[in-house]
Amino acid sequence: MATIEDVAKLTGLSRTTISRVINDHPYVSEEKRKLVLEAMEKLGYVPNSSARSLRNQKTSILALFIPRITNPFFSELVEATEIAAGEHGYQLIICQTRYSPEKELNYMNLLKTKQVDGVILASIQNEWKKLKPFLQYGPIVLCNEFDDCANVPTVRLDQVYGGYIATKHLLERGHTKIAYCSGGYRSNVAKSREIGFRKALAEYKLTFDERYAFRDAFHIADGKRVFHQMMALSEQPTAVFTGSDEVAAGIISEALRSGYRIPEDLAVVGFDNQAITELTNPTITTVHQPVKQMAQKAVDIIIEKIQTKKYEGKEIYEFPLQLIVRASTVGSELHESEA
Amino acid sequence: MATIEDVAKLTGLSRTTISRVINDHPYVSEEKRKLVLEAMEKLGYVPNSSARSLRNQKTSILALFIPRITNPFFSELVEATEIAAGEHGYQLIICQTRYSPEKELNYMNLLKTKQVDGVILASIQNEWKKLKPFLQYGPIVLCNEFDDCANVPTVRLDQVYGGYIATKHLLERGHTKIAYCSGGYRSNVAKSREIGFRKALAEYKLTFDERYAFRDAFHIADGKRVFHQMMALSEQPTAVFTGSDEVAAGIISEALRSGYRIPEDLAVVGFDNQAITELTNPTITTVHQPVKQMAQKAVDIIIEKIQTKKYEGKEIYEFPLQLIVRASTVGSELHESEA
DNA sequence: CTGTTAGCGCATTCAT
DNA sequence: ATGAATGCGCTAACAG
Repeated sequence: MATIEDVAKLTGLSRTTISRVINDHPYVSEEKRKLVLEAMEKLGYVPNSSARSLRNQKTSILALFIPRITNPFFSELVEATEIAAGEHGYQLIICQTRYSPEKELNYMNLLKTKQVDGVILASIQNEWKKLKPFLQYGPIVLCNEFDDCANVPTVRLDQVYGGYIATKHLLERGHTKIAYCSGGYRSNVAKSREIGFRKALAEYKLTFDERYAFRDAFHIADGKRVFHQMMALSEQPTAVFTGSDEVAAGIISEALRSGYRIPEDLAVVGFDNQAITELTNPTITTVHQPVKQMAQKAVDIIIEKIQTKKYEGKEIYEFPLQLIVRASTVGSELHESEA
Repeated sequence: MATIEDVAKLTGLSRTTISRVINDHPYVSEEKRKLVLEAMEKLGYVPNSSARSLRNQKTSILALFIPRITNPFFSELVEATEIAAGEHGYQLIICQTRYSPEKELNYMNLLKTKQVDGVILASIQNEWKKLKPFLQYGPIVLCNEFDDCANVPTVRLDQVYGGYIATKHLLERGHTKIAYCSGGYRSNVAKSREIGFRKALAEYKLTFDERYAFRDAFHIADGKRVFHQMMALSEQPTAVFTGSDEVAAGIISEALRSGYRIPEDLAVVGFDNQAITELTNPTITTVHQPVKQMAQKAVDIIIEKIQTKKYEGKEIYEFPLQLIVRASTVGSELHESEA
């Protein structure tokens, strides 16, 4: 493995000069620059990343924390984040916390040991006070998930509004018995949606009914289970708000299998606008989340923080959500997207 | 940021001794070991990763190459690989080639610059001769995708068998006009499945009909398009083999929308056994791929190669595939899994 | 069992 | 415009 020293010897120049051309410094004559470039090519020389990292105190690697990547929402987030990071010359390390506070804390050591230059948290498993101490080692940016206590940049979506427009849509279609279905008690994303859900109910003089609340639904199987739980109630809901398209799809699948009609017997609204919303029959009304924009912004910000070395300070960047009306709420009538 | 030197000073010991306790060396008295541990705790000391990487010529990072992570098959592969890597104390860098040979080659420099200890290729965008030179910098293991020319360990699935059993299933149900639908001309995975497909046809004295072949189907939208292309043929196929559940779902979705019955008018078999196969109506007959086992094996092998520093040499590890029969091929009759 | 010394590969003073 | 010297933080001979 050729080192900078080898290039220096071959060209008869000093390591300093080689380093200068590697880093595009000025004050290197065009003549010698060419000479060096040729020698590097000839030797197949490439700077050693570890050495540069040590010397520059910088790895050009970001860590992205997610619960699990097989959740399509997070897949999309990872895809967009990886691309955005790449555009800035950064690599991306994936950290699947699998909803475990311990795993999350453990991964945070990547920042402490300087294996990464910054951390993007797309989900949060610990109280902020447990995470905060790591701020002394590098920037942390919240993306998607958020925490009111956190004094760091936060890129998020207006989840209150998301819960609101989805619920209002159901209310406008005449539903009064609307079930609420979400994933994660700890998640502020879920809590915000519930606030929007309640706000919409309140506007229609309806109160939140705890019997209609299911806060442990993450996957398709959970949706299937929740469907049966709902139908076992004395007063069955006629509509259900869900926190993910997967859960919505699970509910719909099981409902159809049980002989229910969607949306006539049960209207369903999902969240995320995943590909499956156009595959199921009926297609699924959902809320679109601008994941790519969010990811791009989070990367831009964390790279700025890395450069300025100013890690603390709350900044909120919020992107809007959009209701996408499909057949799971409006049957065969004409349906259109609403803002 | 505390360094090893700080710990040495605080304890009055040498850096060597500190290093010894960090690395669990023998020959450190229990007394001093305690002393050091306390000092490290007090200073919040943690070894600097870059320095260790430089000194040890080892980063404890692996790179995983995939086309794009939003393909559920690759999401699952990433999930399993990240977990397996973590169990060995390795981090995982995601490299999305997006089907671009240039991007792939560019990411390969991670190996050359020693930013990663090894590369797992789950997809291949270049001829092996372009990739092979990187072997001098570290191990490359093929996982899922493969290349007959490649003289490196390969962990793969028996795709010929996969294509065979799926097709045979359709033949056994009386179909003779079976369309073939896959993604990727370059992919040996796709080519192998086609071999299996042809083999099954041959056993039934049928010949492969190029008019029924669609080799550019990756996503849901492609499935929708292919459905219409098939139905525009003078002699419409009565069954279709697809290379992914997403494509199968796209075909089914569009078929139902066009008033076709599945499987009566068109039997469809998918590939991957993704979650959507149980969501659509009808559910999708598919081929299960043991992704977790494959990922686990690939990680085990690459770590062994990193340790032994022997990178060249072909070794093939092959896992079996399994047909999962569902409603998209057998209608409402009793269906069961076959081996 | 412990310390001294050297060096991994690079970028940056500070000279000239 | 170029080079010599220094050190980023750590581990591994080699002594003792």
